[in-house]
Parts: sequence; C-alpha cells; structure tokens
Amino acid sequence: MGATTNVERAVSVLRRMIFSGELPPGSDHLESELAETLGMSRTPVREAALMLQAQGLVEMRPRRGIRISPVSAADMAEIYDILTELESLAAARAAEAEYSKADLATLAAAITDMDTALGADDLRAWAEADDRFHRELVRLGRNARLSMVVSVMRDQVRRARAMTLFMRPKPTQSNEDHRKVYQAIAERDPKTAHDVHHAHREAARDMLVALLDKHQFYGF
Amino acid sequence: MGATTNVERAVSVLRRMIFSGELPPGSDHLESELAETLGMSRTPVREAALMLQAQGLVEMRPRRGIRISPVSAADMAEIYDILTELESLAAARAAEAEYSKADLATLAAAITDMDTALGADDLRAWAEADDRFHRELVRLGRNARLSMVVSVMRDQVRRARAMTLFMRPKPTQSNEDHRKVYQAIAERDPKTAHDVHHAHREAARDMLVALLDKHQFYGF
DNA sequence: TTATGCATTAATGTATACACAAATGGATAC
DNA sequence: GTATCCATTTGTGTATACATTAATGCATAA
Repeated sequence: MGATTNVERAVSVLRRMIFSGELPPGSDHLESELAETLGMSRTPVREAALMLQAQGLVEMRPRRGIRISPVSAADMAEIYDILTELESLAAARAAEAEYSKADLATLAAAITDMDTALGADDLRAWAEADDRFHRELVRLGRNARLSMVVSVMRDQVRRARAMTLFMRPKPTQSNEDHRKVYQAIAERDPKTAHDVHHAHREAARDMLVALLDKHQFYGF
Repeated sequence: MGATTNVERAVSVLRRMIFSGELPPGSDHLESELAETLGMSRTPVREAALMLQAQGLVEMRPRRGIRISPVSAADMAEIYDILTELESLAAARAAEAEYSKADLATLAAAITDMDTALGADDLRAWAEADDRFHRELVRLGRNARLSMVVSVMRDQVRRARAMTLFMRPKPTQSNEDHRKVYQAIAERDPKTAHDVHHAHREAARDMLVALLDKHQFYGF
C-alpha cells in the first residue's frame, strides 16, 4: 500500500484511539509513551500532535504531556452554535446552486438510510447515515474552508455523541427536517433550506447540551 | 521578554514576513532556507510551518518547499461568507449577553477612532480600528472556538486588504453600520444586531470580490 | 505541622545525522 | 529532434542525542 508517512499514520491511529475512547478525554500522555505505542520516534508523534492540536483534539502542554481535550457541555454549546450557522449557510448555497436530482442522489440516499435504520432500531447505522447527510450537505455548499471548519467541529460532536446516542429520544423529528431541507434544495429555495436546517440544528444543540448537563459529562 | 521558544519566534517572524509581503503569496521556500534566515535549525521551522499550514497561511508540499498560500478572489468569497455568518452570530450573542455601557467601551472607542481616522483621511488608522471593532465584537460573543475560526479567516482578509485598501471607495457607509450594530447590542436587540452586521459583511464581500476580480489579483 | 529551599529527575525543545525518494539533467536510442 | 533511461543531486522524513528547564521530593527550619 501507498507511500504513507509515519506522521500520517500517527495522526490516523491517534484519531482512532481518541474516538474509540482508548485515549480518554482529559488524560495525559508523554510524547515518548505515544512514540513507543506507535512504534516510531518522537519526531513524527510531535508533528502529529501539532496537527491534532490545531483541530482541537489534543492540547500540548510543556512538561505535562499531550492532553486529550475534554469535551464539556459548554464546549458542545459553542460547537453547535458554529455548526448551526455554517451548515445552514451551506444549505442555502446548495439551494442556490441549481443542482439536478442526480446531484442530490447521495443526500437522498442518506435520508432513506436513516429511515431504514430507524425502522430497524439500529442507532449506529442511523448515526452513520446522519453523518453522511450532513457531510454531503456541506459539500454541496461548495465552500472548501467551510467544509473544513465544519468537519473539525463535527469530529468533536462525534466524541460526545458516542455517549449520548443511547440516552436520547429517538430522532424521528430529525428525519422530517432532513426531508424538508432536501426538498428546499431541490426546489431551489435557499431561505427555506437555511431556516429549516437552522432550527433543526438549534433543537439538536439544546437536546444534547441538556443531556450533557444533566449527566455532568465533564471531560467525557 | 521571556521564555519564548524558537517555534514561537518562527511562527511570529514568518507571519510578519507573510503579511508584509516579504514572503509573497505563491512563492516557495525550502525548510533549510527559512531555517537559515531565521537562524535556527529545521526542526522548529517545520513545526512552525505545520501550525501556519493549519491556519491556511502556507502549504507544505514534499520536495517543493513551503508555499505561501495565494489568496484569490474565489478564496475571499469563501472567507467572507464564513465571516459573515460567524460574526453576525457573535453580534446576536453579544446583544443577548446584557452588557453594560462600560462593557461596550472598547467597541465604542473603535467606532470613534474609525470616524477620526476617516476625517483625517488616514486609511491605515481606519483599517486598524476596523480590525479592533470586529475583534472586540467577536470577543463579546463569548465563543472561544468561534473567535479562533474568525481570527484565522480575518488573517487572510488582512492579506488581501493590504492591496485593496487604497483602491476602494471610502468606507463611510461602513461606520454607520458599525454604529447601528453597537446600538442594537446596547439595547439588547439580537435580531437587529445580527441582521445589520450580516448585511454589512455581505456588502463588504461583494465590494472586495469585485475589486479583486476586476484587477485579477490571483495569487496576490 | 507547614513552609521554604535545594538537589534530583525527567520531559521537552532543538540540533544534527542519515536514509530514502523524488526531481533533475545528461546520455543514449530511436 | 524527441523520447527513454539512468545517474546524480537534493529535500524531506525520521531517528537520535543532548542541553535546558520545569516539576518533584526530600531535607531543613520555623
């Protein structure tokens, strides 16, 4: 397989370990420890950590090691606020872009898959399709920087969702919203696309923040 | 001056060189060249470059050196779209936060300074105060991540503005908008704060993009 | 017991060395 | 003249070594 460097490998392995919880939020790790774990020297580990730091996944603090960023309810509120604005903008832009039905196939598929998953009570599959929907929505907005910012924020959300997914009410309203957004984009109605998605995200934020607050998930 | 590391120095010197144009957009620079220029080894230069890359100021391409990111009109459109949404959100949040007149002193001062600068025909002073206004506005919105994203985007705008500042119409409408935003925040009217600022930024975007397009400033 | 200072420990920041791979240029074949 | 191949050059990716400096713990004094 391809010419993948140690830095790339470090980034992807560390990401996996962070998302899986193997490196728990709030925990500290020396560069040399991680280097040994990953089977490489400190140099690529440092560079990887620098990248992950830029994405808010870790914090490098001199002499105290690399800390896996905690995710508090307050953090989630910040993040959802940003996601709400940027995704809604993407939805509006997508509606302006005059996409054909074919262009929107991926988006439609994601919605169908969410329905199916919901019917089968498969929350993991639902979450995966939900991710897919939002990723595609942003892509259709055609703003590379926006996509990047959103993807960084979504990474953080994913960490919190790992825990809350099974505690929250079934996301049935959610799918109705997705459908409306899809329709607005297909009908080239930017304002509706924007407003529906905006409300959708605000509701999601309130639900998640309440959940995190209630269960005091500080740091995890 | 204290315990500043070489990496920090590299970041700040490179930033200065990028903003001043000493390292022109689109130019390539080997790690070893920059290391020599900065009087340090490649290691801290690499780490600095990695950070600047995360902020979109440079791109590291194996064997082709560190490229100073070009700034095209299309890039500016993307960036302004993001700024428009996020700053408007910050304005709304600031209006919700119930700040006292004292809390808003910095914001008010920035507006006054812009007026003064405009009267004296000092566009550099105007740009500085304008920056200050927007930075303070975002700070009042109390969203650390949003502040960070906005500041990264504003860095890019600053690069483009260096060239366009003296070509564009005098920003008189601009100040009127700022005053309205200030008032809306003081009067705790989130919707007005949001909408006025939103319109303000959209107008700025259209003006800037048109200018860049007209003068074909691709890469600078 | 609590606080202060000092010696020790240990993690980081940085320099350096080197292997590998990609780009370059020149020579050869067509 | 153009294309192909090979040797050379050169930049990067990574390992390693080491000095610096912050944290730690212990001893001593109040």
